[in-house]
Amino acid sequence: MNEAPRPMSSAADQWETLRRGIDAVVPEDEFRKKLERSIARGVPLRVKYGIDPTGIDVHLGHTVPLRKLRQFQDLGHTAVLIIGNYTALVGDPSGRDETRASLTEAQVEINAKDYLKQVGRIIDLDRAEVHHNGDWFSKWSFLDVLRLMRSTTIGQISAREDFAKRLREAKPVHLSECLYPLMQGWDSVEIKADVELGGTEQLFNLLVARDLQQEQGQEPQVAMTMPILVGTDGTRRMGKSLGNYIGVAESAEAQFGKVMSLPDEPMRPYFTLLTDIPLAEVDRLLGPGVNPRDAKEVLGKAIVAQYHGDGAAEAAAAAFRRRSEGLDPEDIPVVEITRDLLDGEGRVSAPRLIVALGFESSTSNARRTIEGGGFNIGTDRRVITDTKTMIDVTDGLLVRVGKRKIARIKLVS
RNA sequence: GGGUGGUUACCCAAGCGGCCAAAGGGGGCAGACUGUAAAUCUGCUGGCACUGCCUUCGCAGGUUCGAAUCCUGCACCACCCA
Repeated sequence: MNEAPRPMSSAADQWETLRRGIDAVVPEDEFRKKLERSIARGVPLRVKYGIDPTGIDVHLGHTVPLRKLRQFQDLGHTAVLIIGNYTALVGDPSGRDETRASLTEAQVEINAKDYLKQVGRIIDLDRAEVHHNGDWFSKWSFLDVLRLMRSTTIGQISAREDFAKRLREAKPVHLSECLYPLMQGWDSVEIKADVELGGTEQLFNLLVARDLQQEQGQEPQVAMTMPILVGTDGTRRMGKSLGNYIGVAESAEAQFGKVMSLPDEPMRPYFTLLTDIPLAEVDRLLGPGVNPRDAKEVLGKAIVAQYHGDGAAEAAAAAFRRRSEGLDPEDIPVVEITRDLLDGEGRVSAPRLIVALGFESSTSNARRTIEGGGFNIGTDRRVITDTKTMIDVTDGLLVRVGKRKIARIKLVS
């Protein structure tokens, strides 16, 4: 917290770093003025980023603004994280065409703790300010709420694309949701933000703060928006509910595999937004003469290394290569099978074995997998397609289900 | 307060007395193919002691030989009018 501020580089240099991957800075000239003044006076910018603890998985989509925040930190500015434990109770309607399920206070609190732990992988929390917006909102009286609401109109609020769309389609718009942008804006007043980061769809919310700050006699913040990261499907935004995300807490293998499964098109935004690889190098990697697969491997390693270190990233890449060559992984998990599962001759039916190994949730499922040719055993990979086959279970038997599930059996009594 | 529409499997969504374990799509799983766990194609996608049996269509009752489908009540969601 009290670390000596590192000497600041020039405004031009900082701008060069900060503009990478940026979607928009509104208004840009104000930002550059703030930056120059900050450096001239040696007063760090207060850079705000808010997260609502609505779920527990921080994914790469969230890391886009978080990484930007980290860049600000590394340039000597102050990161101010807002944990939106009160805004989460409302639910941010941004970019959604339906109301968010609202959460209970208790859930939100648990999520918030978990969030910070994950965010700490990107942000230097020791040098950051962390606030919960419940710190102020929980003390508010009804009159305070009224005062806040007076600062805008239905017309202004409903100008927002997502609200307008829902109104057009006769879908519900809750009054509480209209409060969301105001609450987020008020957070900026409370912490006297100079800059606020957010995704492009956040622009409306980020600008509401400017009005509120000016009403309170503060210099308005600048909105810096980051592009929305597409998910592993290559088309829709990365999101938990869409199941197309790469979580920062996931294993190195899982992260690497998911990066490799990306279509080719989103590689450039991934490089730009999620790595520090110089843009000239990115151009080379994505240019002619480089196999996109190899470029993707570089990308995967660069991303995984941030969360698991270089060693784990290399290992994940190697394991992936083995798998795509059809080889068994180096570490084959050993699964214990108790003898009483077997019949008098030491055998068990194929579907039951698969369930006992935990590879399928039901024997019906296991049957289907077997019938589809997804089950083979032994070093010779004997494929079994008859669900009635009795498997001779011996110690050390290799069992594979699909491409990714493999186990070496250990017989225990 | 009044009216209308809705609640179906992981999600969306069809079905409106038997041919329904329930169309179609998404997602997922498996197979083929491939630079890839991409794309494409194919199959599967409630459970089990699996040519059969059992449990599912908001909840609880009822009508019927037979209900996801009809009736009654309840709960929840939404829209419209006030």
